[in-house]
Amino acid sequence: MEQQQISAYLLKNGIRPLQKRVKIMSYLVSKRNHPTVDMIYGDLIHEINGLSKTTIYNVLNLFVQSGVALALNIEGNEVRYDADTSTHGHFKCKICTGVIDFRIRQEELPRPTLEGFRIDEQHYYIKGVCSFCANKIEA
Amino acid sequence: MEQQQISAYLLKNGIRPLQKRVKIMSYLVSKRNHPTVDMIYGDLIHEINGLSKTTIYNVLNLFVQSGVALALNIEGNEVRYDADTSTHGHFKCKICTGVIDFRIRQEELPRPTLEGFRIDEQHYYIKGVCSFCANKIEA
DNA sequence: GTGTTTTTTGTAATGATTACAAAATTACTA
DNA sequence: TAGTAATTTTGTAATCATTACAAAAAACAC
Repeated sequence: MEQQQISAYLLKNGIRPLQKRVKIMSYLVSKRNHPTVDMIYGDLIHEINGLSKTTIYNVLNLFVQSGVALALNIEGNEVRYDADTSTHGHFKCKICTGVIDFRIRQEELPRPTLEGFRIDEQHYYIKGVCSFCANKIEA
Repeated sequence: MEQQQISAYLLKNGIRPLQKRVKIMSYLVSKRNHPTVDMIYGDLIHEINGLSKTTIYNVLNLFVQSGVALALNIEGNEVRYDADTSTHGHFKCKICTGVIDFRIRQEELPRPTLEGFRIDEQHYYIKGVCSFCANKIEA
């Protein structure tokens, strides 16, 4: 996605498309690696002059509140961010620590009987060992 | 569950049933309120003489490693603990911050096609507003 | 009981996140 | 286009949860 499209997308969701916001969203969308704040900072510090980690926190919090990003809480000591807000699950490998998406359709997720409850977000994640790391262990 | 049963349960899972461990597990099992470390500490400090918060961290980490408790990561800034290790989902209310269980059968959870992956844990949680808080908002 | 191992404790260290006020940027208007 | 007001970013300091670590206490073995 180009910067123009990202700007329009942010604007449509009530976010003024300022330079750093666009770059951060652009990073999330192109990388799709469910980064932590530190990963984003480490990568973008070279690209954006005078970027502060506080800004990344500010912008990501804004993104989550505005619904253009999800905060993933898989491990207690790290929050990861995902610009894909459609229904999907996450797998976290205990060995390489990477997080990957897996497709699930909305209808596949069990709909518990929660009478009178308002459901805002559904999260489904799996922990284990990915195939790449599993092969390395065997070998 | 009585202390005797808890002791036997811990022992069966390779955990020496020391006094404080039994009391902490007993608390988890009887309350079923998915407490944070602070909640446990606040409640048990009156009951157990000279209890340290570090001990609670130690014991809970041991419980999770031994498989007699789950660490729930629903919100990025808090870890909650659950002595119910069977398959079930969690609902967190944004208003009252409470976490409640909902029943789901293992077979209901979608099984994504993750060829060669080893699955250790499956987590499904929902965020929203519980019926009690929803009623209060309406009124 | 005495000595050894394990557990608990308490303080200090760490690491992620937020608060806050100053500086910089952006938007608005004449 | 310059000046002004509002918003955003920055950087440091504060906060909060969690872990490290060594000493004290408890549990265990003989």
